[in-house]
Amino acid sequence: MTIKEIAQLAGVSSAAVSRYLNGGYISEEKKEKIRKVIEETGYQPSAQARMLRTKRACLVGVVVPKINSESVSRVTAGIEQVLSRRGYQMLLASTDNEPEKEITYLRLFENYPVDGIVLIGTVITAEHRRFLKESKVPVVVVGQYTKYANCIYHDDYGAGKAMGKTVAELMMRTNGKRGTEETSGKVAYIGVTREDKAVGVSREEGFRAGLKASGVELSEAYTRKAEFTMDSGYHAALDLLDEHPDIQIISCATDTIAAGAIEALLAYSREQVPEAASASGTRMMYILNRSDIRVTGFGDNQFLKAVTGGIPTVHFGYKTSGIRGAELLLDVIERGEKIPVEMKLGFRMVNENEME
Amino acid sequence: MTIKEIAQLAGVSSAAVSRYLNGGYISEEKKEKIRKVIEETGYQPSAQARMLRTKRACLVGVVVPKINSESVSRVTAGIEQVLSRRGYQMLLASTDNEPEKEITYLRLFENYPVDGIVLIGTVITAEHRRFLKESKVPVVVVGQYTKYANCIYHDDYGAGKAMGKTVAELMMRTNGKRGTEETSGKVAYIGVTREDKAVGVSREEGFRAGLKASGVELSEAYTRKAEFTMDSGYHAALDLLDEHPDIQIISCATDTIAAGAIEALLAYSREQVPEAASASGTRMMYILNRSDIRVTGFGDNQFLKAVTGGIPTVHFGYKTSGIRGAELLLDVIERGEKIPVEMKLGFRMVNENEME
DNA sequence: GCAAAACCTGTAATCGATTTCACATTTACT
DNA sequence: AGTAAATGTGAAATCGATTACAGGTTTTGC
Repeated sequence: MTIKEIAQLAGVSSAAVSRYLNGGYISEEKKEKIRKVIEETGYQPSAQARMLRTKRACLVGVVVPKINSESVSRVTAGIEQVLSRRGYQMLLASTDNEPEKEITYLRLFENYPVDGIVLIGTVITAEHRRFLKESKVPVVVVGQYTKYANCIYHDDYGAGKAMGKTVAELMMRTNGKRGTEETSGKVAYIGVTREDKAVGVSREEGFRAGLKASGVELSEAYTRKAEFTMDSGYHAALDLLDEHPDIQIISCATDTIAAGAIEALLAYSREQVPEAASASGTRMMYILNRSDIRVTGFGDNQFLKAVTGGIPTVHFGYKTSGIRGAELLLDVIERGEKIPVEMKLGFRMVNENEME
Repeated sequence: MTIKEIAQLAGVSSAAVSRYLNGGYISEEKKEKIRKVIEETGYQPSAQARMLRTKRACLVGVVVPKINSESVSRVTAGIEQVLSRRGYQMLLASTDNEPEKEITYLRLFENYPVDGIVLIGTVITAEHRRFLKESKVPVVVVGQYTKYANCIYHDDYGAGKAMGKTVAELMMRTNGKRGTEETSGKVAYIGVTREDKAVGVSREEGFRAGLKASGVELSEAYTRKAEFTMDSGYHAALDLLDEHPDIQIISCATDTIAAGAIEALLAYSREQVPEAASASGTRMMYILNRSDIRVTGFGDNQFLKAVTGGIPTVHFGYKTSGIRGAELLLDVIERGEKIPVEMKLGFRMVNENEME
C-alpha cells in the first residue's frame, strides 16, 4: 500500500492524502473519503520515504556497551522518559563492549535516519573523536568526558576519593590502628582498563587519593584489572586472595565486579576451610562471619543490595544523566542550540546497612 | 554529501559511483578517481535512500520487554551472534513491559526499514495477533507460543513440573514426612500475570502438577502475583511471610522475583528477630541458618548464583532460542522459507550447591 | 576479419513519501 | 463591490540512492 494507491482509491491526489496525514488544508468531504480508504486498507505510510523527504524521524538512537546492566538501564530509562514525553522513540544498539562495534553502530545511526544519538561511553578512541567531530547528527555522550560533543559525566574522581576515605576508616576501625604500616597492604583494588577514563582512571585515582588522605597507600601488588563482568571480577579476586592471604578489603571499580569478588570469597573459603562442613548456608555464614574480608563497589546495584543486604558503594545519578542527556539532545535537535555543554553530576555514598 | 556531489567531484555519473559502491562494471581509471574523492570527503551513502530503493537493510529489529535482564540479554546475545556472522546488524527496542509500547515499536520497525523482527514475547494480545497476521516483514516470536508466526518457546510446563517435584522432595526431606497434610500449606508460590501464557500459566500449572504428583497441594492462600521485578517479589514475599509464619519454601516464577524474596527474608528476620544483633553479617547468617525457609526460582540467573551460592532454579536455553530464532528469521528473509515453524526447547534443573 | 560476448557509461525511471507552486474557490473586511 | 486573506487542490519537483536501458567500446573466438 502506497500513498498513490490510497489516493487513487479515494479519488484524490497523493498530495491530498499527504495533507490529510500531516494536517494541511483539506476539505471535510475528502477527509472523510480518505479516512475511510485508510481505515479499510489499514494503510501505514512508509517511515523511510517520509524521512528521506523530511529529514525528521522523531527517533533517537542510543549506543550502549551492554544491555544486561543496571547502570545502563537506569540511563536509558531516563532517556526514554524524556523522549516519550516529547514524542520521540528510542532505538538501542548494544556493542558488547567492543569499541569497533560502537563506531559501526554510530555510523549506522548516522546514515539511518535518526535525529540524534546518545552514546553511553566506555572508551573514546581517535576513531570516536573523528566521528564526533564529523557527525551529521547531534550526539550527546553520557558517562565520559569529551571535548568533541555535549557530554554528561559523573564525578568519578570525587566518588573514588570518598570511597577511599570510607575504606581507610573501615580498616582503622577494624584494626584499631591509625598507623600506615599496619594498614597499608591490606586493601586491594580491582579496577578496569585505563582506556576507560571515567572508571579506569578518574575513579581509581580518586580512590588512591582518598586512601592516601587517610594515610593508607594502595600497593601495586594489591591491584588487579578486570573487565566489566562478574566473571572477570571473580577471577581477579580469587587471584588476589591466593596471593595475599592478609587482604582485609577488596574494593572493586563496579558493583558487578564486586559481585564477582563476593563469589570468589565463597569459593575461596570453600578451599581454605574444608572443615567448614558442606551443609548449605554454612559456608556463606563462615564467609560473612570473616569480618576481616570485606568487599566494596561502585554503582549502587539494587540486585546486589537486595540479596546481600548491601555493601559500601556509591550511588551515581544514572537516571538523571539519561534525563539531562536526552534534554540536551532535544535542545540541539529542535532548537538548534549551538552552545556546547559539559555537565558533571555528583554522587552519594551508600554505606552497608546504613539504616542502623 | 550525496552521490551526485561525489559524481560531480570525480567527473563521472552518479550511476558510476553507485556501481563503484556496489560492484558493477567500472573501469580501473574511474574507480581510482572515485576512491580518491570518497576518501577525501569521507562520503557515506545514505542508508535510508538505499533502502528505499532496494528494500533491503541488512538489519533486524528486536523488541524486548526490558533491557536489564539476564534472560533477555542471553537471547539477544544469541541473536547477535547469528546476525553478525551473516552480515546483519541488530537494533533493539525496549518496551518496559508495556504491551502497547510493544505494538508501537513493532509498527516502527515495520515501517522503518528492517528486514525482519524478533519479538521477545510477554503477552500476546489481539493487537499482537493482528500485527503478526498483517505484518509486511517476517517476524519470529521468542519465548511464547503463537500460531500466527514462527515461534520458539521453552518447555515451561515441564520446567515447572520438575521444580514442583524438587520442591516437594525438599520439603519431605526437611520434614521427614510423606503425608499430604503436614506438607501442604507450607510451600508458597509467587507467580506472574496469567496474561503471560508461558510464565504465568504453563510454568505455574506445571509447578502445581509437579507438587501434586508428589502429594503436595499448593493452596491459593499461599500464592501471590508479582511483576517481573525484584521489588515486586520483595513485597509479595513479605506479604506471604506476614500472613503465613509457617512457610517453608517460597517458589518464585523467576530468579528476579526470587531475589526480591531473599531480600524480604532479610527484612523479615530483622523484624522478627530483633535480638539477632545488628552486627553486619549476623542477620544474613541467621537467615541462611533458618533452613526452614528456602527460596527457589526459574532462569538460572548467574548474578544470583554468584552472590548467594545458588538456589534451586531451572536453566533455559535462552541463548539457544536467540540463535535458533535468528536463523529462522534469516531463512525467511533470505530464502523466502514459507513453512511455518514452532520450536520447543528443553530445560535443565539446577540445584543449589550441585557440585557437592 | 567479423560476429558475439564482455565490458563501460550515462540518462532517466524508480522507490514512497512531502512540499512548492500555480491556480481556483470561499470568506472577510472596508 | 472590490480587495485581501484564507482555504483547497493537483501537477510536478524533490529527497538520495539503485538499476533498467540504450548505446558505445573492447576483447574473444573461429
